Amino acid sequence: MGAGDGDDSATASGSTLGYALLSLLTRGPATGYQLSSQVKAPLGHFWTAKHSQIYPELARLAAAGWVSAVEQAGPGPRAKKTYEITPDGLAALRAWLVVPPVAQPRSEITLKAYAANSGDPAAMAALYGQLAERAERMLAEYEQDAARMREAGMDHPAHPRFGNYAVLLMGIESQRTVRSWAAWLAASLHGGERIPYGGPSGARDNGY
Amino acid sequence: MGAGDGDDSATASGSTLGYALLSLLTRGPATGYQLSSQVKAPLGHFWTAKHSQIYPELARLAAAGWVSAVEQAGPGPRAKKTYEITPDGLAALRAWLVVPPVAQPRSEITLKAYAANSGDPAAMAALYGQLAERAERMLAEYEQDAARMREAGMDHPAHPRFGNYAVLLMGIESQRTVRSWAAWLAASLHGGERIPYGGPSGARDNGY
DNA sequence: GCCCACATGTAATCAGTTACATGATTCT
DNA sequence: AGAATCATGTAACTGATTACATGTGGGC
Repeated sequence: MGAGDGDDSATASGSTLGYALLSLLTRGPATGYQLSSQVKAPLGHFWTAKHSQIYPELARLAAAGWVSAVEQAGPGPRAKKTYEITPDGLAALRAWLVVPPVAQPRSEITLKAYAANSGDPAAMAALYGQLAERAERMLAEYEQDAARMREAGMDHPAHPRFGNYAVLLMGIESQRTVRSWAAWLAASLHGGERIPYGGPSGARDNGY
Repeated sequence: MGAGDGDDSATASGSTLGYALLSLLTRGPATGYQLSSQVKAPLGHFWTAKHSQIYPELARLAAAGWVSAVEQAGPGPRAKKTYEITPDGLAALRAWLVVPPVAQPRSEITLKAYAANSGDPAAMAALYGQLAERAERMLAEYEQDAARMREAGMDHPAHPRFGNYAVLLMGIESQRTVRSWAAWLAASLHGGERIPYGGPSGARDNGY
């Protein structure tokens, strides 16, 4: 089954990666190589893929008629292909968008916290201290990106890249959460005493 | 390869699922069936697995000497096995705990937000309104769980189930974030106008 | 000359889900 | 009598990562 067997008008429910690529292609035509770098920021904060997964998926999308490809003689042994979303692809994307997602997130840092008191308290405190610092750095970076986006008017829902801004806002909130939660956990494990969790708001005054 | 080839003292780096099961077994001995239900709350908010993945993984952990099994004649055609973590297993878990995690989260709701302005604004607003409501309900549930845990003293770092509390706190913060972000997105898409994001705390009015 | 960015693919493996398969005990 | 819970496994498939493979053009 899948694609390429002559029948392209079926229900053909694609993979999540396929829809992610279609979403990227609504920003304009791109090569597989460009998509694999565009999948870095801000989309990559919440969805990533390697080129080895992207190229076969683009071939499936093309076989389903959801993207069209034009070949140019590019560098290297093979032809460079620029992909564009088709009306069928856009329709499929629109149908997928309104299906409520059910997938549950997986978080390794939270999993490690579950086993926190099996580890050495000092080492665990150091680990979560580092994670809080990393979140702090990423937060600063994201805030700058967000400020640039607001200057470009991307915080308006009608802007064609409003989605970039929405994703970045989620990234900012997620990093804020990690920063305060990891700091609370580090302090708790370090002191060995009960510390009430204050939430991300208390740490919010070192703002922008 | 992996386990079962006679050599059990090697570095034998396990899978993330293996460490998740070891973490659960630090709470006490359990059968595969019990583990597959314990992997629901609170751990399941951030890590899940089906029984079809758990049983083979337990066999690998046993082959590596990280867990030991005792068989009792249980219901059904096969023997019921109760697993217990071994000193080797605990040492492996401790080593894994202090390795900084790098895996990036995948979030389908954020991915859909990236393509928000390819969808019908009213339908997208309705979707994110529903997601905000779901987050609200889960938040209320988690808050009750957290209150019960505090009554049981599980908010003290020395409590053997302090990890349960830490994971639940992260769950609460995550739901809070989703609630406010999804509500902001729904309102933005519905009104079609720029709305400053206020953040998850109601006590804040300094928009961007 | 060497490294990097551009550019595309395949093969092998690992992780995870869905479906198949069996059967005892307890509750309604 | 039927459904739910307890209990354990395998097979087929999909999703994702790591490693293999190739080759050009530009900057240092």
